[in-house]
Amino acid sequence: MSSALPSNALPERVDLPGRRRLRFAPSPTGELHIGNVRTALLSYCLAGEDGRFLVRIEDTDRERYQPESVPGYLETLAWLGLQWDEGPDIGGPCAPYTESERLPYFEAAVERLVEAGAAYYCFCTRERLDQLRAAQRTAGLPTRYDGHCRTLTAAEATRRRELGEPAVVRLLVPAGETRWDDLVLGPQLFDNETIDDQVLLKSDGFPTYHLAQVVDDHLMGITEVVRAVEWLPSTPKHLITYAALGWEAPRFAHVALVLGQDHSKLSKRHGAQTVREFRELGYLPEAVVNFLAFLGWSPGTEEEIFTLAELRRRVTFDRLQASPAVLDQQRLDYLNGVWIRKLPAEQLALRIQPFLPEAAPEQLIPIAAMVQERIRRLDQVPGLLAFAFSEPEPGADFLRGKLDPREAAAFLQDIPPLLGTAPDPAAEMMDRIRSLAETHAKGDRAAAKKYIRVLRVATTGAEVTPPLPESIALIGAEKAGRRIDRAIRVLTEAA
RNA sequence: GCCCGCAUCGUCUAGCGGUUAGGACACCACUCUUUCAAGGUGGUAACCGGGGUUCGACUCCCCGUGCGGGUACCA
Repeated sequence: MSSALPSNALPERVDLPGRRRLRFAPSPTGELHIGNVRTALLSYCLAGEDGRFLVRIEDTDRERYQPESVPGYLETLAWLGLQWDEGPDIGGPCAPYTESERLPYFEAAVERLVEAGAAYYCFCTRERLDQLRAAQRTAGLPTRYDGHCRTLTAAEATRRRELGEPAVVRLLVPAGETRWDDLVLGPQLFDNETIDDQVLLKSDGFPTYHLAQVVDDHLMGITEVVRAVEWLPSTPKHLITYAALGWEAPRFAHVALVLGQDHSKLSKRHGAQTVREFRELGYLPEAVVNFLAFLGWSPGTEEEIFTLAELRRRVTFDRLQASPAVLDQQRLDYLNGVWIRKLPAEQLALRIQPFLPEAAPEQLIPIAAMVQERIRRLDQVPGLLAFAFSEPEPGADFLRGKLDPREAAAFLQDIPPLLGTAPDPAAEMMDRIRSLAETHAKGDRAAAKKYIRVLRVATTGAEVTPPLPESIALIGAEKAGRRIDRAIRVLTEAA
């Protein structure tokens, strides 16, 4: 509770920048999930170019709190390009942006609610609550607090608190019904009978997110709250709290969940799920953003490749989808390939570097050029280029393929003179190799391919590689020559 | 149990009463080609079921079913 904020003061909300103000309020309990990031992306986009996107840290659960996850969250958002206008690191007109530093606001709000009779102290024990719920369940009733402490007098509550009895503060849900027009789901109606007297302030003095979200969203001037449907049932509680505090509620947009391939909620067994994992697999932020945007949104046209900036201009509430989406990694792979091919070679080289630390700096741009249209993920680069960074030793049978070993060796004998002629354009080198192969194949073009294959295997040890001239250039003419010599030796011995 | 949400090809989606139900991924052919890719061409593939409403339902309403979420002093 170390805070510079004045105690028990609930400030008036001031004029805040931005036509729209949307926030992303993650709870620091580990790593950002792909689903979390999608709502962050949506919020960022929906704020629009003339709006503000803020990040707030919802660290009200002291048991699950992992302080070291905050820098990771910010780094992830930055990696994706979701630049925030206000946040815990950069501050802003509503600082602080970390809820644990805003306790006085929540205390003040609670005081106001209790005084207004909209909330009350509750001393019920865990055991009593458990029994209550079990009984309600067997009776076929909604499980909810029975209002046992609702009738406590203020004096009684104060006395028990002063005696040190643990207490929480609960929202007093009035009779009636609660409705709102959801920006994604349309008109919503909840019978207040089914809404629980939610705990707003825990016995440790921290607010639950129900209180924290309401107070902070109001104080921070949030205009639209974008969150996953898992929050839908708690929205009435929030609306009741806003009303009790005399505040106008923001508009709500509940977006559908992202599901795993088996249609269940995304979890560990679905493979990659945190943004860090996708990043380590070699996905580009451009592709992740593009992909995520289409989980629950579409432009209504047949366009499908969008930059983040374009998305920010195009994404609107009325085109958000209400049905859940299954994460299809094959489609992500495809989009990633598209984005890899869009990158200038120098840019791609920079992105490849971490995946290929053994490459010399001057090799990276040629490498980028030769892998650009053959990879869908950056982590495929080392495999594709293994021949350049290790010494392959193909055996005679593999080398000769369907050729007579003597004929294969004879063809390879004629290659070295072609290698020294660099810096030839790749196309010219390939022309010479091809015509040489055709000569050995006596004009049979199909047979010529078998000779070219021998050269490929001899120099790279693999049947599938990037184009030969580029591959040989990467290996280096000298080293390629040695590999050819070795292959000739192996083939001759086998003959 | 109780409350709530969703429902078009395998997947992401377009559609907002009258369409040969469109696109993309994946898949299959063919093509291009030094291998692999990338590219090009073509193809297979969908309105969950039943009732209404309507001259006419993928589109609107109801029921069912399925899937999902919530039901905490977690978010």
